[in-house]
Amino acid sequence: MPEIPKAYDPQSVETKWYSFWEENECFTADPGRVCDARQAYSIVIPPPNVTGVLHMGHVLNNTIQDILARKARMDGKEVLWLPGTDHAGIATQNVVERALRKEGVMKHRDDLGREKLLKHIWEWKEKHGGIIIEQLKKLGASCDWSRLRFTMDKEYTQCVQRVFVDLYKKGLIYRGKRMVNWCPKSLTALSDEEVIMKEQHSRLYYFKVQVVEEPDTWLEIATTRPETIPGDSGFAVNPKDPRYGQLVGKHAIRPLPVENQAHLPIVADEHIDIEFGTGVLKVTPAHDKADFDIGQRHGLEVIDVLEADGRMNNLAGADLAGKDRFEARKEAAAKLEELGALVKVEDYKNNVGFSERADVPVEPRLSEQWFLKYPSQPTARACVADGTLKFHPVRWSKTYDHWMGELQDWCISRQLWWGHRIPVWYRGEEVYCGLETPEGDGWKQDPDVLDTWCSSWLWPFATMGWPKETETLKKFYPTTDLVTGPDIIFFWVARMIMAGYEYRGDLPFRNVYFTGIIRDKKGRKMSKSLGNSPDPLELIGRYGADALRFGTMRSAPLGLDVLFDEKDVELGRNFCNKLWNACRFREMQGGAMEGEIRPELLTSDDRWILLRLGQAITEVTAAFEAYRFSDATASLYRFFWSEYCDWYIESCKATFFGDNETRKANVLAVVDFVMGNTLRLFHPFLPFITEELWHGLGYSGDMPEEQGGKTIMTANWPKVFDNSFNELYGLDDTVDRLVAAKHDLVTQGRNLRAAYNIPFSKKIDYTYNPAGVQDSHEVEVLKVLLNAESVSVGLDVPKGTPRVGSALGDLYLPLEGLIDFDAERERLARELQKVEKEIGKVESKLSNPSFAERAPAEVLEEQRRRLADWQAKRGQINEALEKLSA
RNA sequence: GCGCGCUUAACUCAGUGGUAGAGUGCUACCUUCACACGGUAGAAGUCGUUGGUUCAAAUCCAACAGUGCGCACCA
Repeated sequence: MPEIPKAYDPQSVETKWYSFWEENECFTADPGRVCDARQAYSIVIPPPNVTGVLHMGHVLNNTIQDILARKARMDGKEVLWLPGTDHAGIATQNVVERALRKEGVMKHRDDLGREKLLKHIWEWKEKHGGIIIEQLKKLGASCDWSRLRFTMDKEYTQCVQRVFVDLYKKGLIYRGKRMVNWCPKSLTALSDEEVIMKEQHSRLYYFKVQVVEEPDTWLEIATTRPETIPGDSGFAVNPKDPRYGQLVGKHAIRPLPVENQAHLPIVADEHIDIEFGTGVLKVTPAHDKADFDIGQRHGLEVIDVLEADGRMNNLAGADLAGKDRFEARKEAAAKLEELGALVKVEDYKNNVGFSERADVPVEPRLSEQWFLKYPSQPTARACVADGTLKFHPVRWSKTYDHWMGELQDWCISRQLWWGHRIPVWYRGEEVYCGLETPEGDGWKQDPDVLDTWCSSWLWPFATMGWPKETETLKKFYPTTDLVTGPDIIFFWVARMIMAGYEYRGDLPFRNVYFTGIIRDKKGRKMSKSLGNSPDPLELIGRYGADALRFGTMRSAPLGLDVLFDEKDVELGRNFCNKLWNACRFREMQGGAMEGEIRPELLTSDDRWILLRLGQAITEVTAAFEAYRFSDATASLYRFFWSEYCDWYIESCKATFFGDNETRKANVLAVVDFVMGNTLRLFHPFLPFITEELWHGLGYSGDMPEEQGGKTIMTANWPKVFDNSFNELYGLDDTVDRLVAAKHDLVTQGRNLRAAYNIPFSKKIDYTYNPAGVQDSHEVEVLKVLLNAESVSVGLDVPKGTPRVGSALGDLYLPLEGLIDFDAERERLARELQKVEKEIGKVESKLSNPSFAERAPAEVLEEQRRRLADWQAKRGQINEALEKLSA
């Protein structure tokens, strides 16, 4: 017996084959090989954060991409899976700044200055930037690593600048003083997409202000932010509000700051909701977007009372100056109370925008920023609506369309140092936008950098050598599939589509597969603080990469979130082990590999497993076309475990342990044919173990070099069987029915054993009465499947011997005079009950006249046949019961 | 408020009009010569609720309930 370990050990196998693939350049894409017969297939990786580490989201996402890439190679395509990393502006700068503070290198970035901090970040990137790439390799990712890109590579940076200059010249990028979302923690502007609305338990403060012209009249106002009162520059009411109409044009006294109780105009504005609060709004143009607009309409002053970091400034008055905005809120309320202006305070639920990254409330803030008017919006919107670019699942198209319909200009400048610096220089009133530093003295470059997404939206073509018309770009753009999460549909996907049309005149990808979000088994999002996020590398260490991949894909249905449970990975490992052992069993039988199958020697089980293989090929291929990966794994699992291992291998033992050498050779040929195809079907999901077994079983031996000879990666994807194949091997429904009847009989026979408490280890004798003429081999198979000492053919059994039956024949379990008549009667009575119930159901259906009248003929026929089957069964049971009591 | 999902066995999910399924878990038995990361057998579901369409509904339609997500937002 060959020395094959009983359990599959993934570690050494995975290392060995990954090196082999890399050394043999199996992942390298060559545009020169692309032609009509060998079409291009391409994916660009959603670039992970360069300082990041692999998490379960990456595992899901990249496993899917790898599966697609490997399947495409087996389909004979020239595959480019283009990898890279993202500089992730805020996140990376935060990480490095925190580390530098911890090391005592600096307290604040100003201590170092721009150049020195950037040097540190680059050092950090050089040191840690490769980690996630190495981790992807552990997962088995078949990226073309020779094309690894980074969003801050020199060439990539030039692309970003070129696009900026172009859009600036087209008038689509402009600079302006606007209300933006300001993050007081990161000290930068954010785009609307980076603000997350969260429901808060706040307070609604009611306070009153005195009308200057009518000192007896007080207006009551409700606000959630009393600390901004010093920034108020007016009061607004709805012009249709009868309560306040006569006050419009008059003034009221702003209570805070106490040292500057200004008289503010009362204005009328349609925007005011009569129903809400008291119907009077305090207008704070510097700290609220809607208020800013009202202020603009009525010429109200803009009074900024906040510092960039969220502390109050001197304009807020002596009582509040220097205090943080939340502390100032309490302080302002206290002041109002002191003044006797506070009427009441109510608990109040409202939504507040939070910075996605820093998780603090954003501050609407007036500042000078760069904005982008999206290009190619109509085409980008239409291509998804008309299905030129397909979303999977399709329902995301609606979300996309909705967002594309209400595009707001994109705030693209960030007050950070890590990123692409805005290619604009100033000298006095002069502004220069260009790729190179302008000639002459005194130019100062804009200090801001661009939003990271403002570089990654160029990813699909900027990674392929654009703006040069490279061969790669010509052959691999547009890409075929994009795999990403729906959480970045606006951030990234939508913007790439617009950039694609604007700069390539074509869509960037033909299909977008949206993964679900990985959650823990309780349905909670994975997060560091919850500690519910497993380390994929540790899982790979314990179970193997194939196990992790298979387990993840099996539990990730299209369009639904994935509830991750380590049990799934365990299941993956068990599956690999089963595969390993099935091949080990094959090895133990010896014999030549890949012999020709002789149709005339096929057993019914051989034909059946070929049929089931054909079915599996059909199902898995169809699942791929529909991007239904969990369906594919389910089909593979069922076919391999429940059909091939549970039934076929077991039935083969009748041949392998027998002495018909000719038949044995033929069964081995069938086994090799089935396993050769099975390994190929499994390869995209389980790249490592399939490669190991492909070589171990010698299947690579007589394949052409480029079609599986060197590696299973390039073996042909199994073809769905055609008619001539089915005819040659006699694969038709009768085989399926016969073997189903066999399995049914065997299950019932085993059940008899269990019903009479006979342990499986005890060999017993069955008597079999076939329903027609059958190959004697079938009896041998029954013997093996029933784990019987013997199966004798005939009818010679004592009265009352327990019997079961199927279309194949009847099976008796003689109990050597120890028949327990009562037990058998009870068992049959239970059976009878079940059968009667089914008969009742079918009869009531058939006896319904409108059913007979309106149901299609084949349905009617089927029900009649079912009734006959059940009735026959009832007859048999009754007969047996009669014999028992006779 | 608007939009999009989801609700089927204890759990995770398949199931687009005609016999309710899988995996895990559970129960019992079994270290049998590929595999205990295994085998055999078994128990387990008024398919969220109500109504409608139909000979026939888990499946189609409507309403409701629960749950999750996205967008918008009244200070």
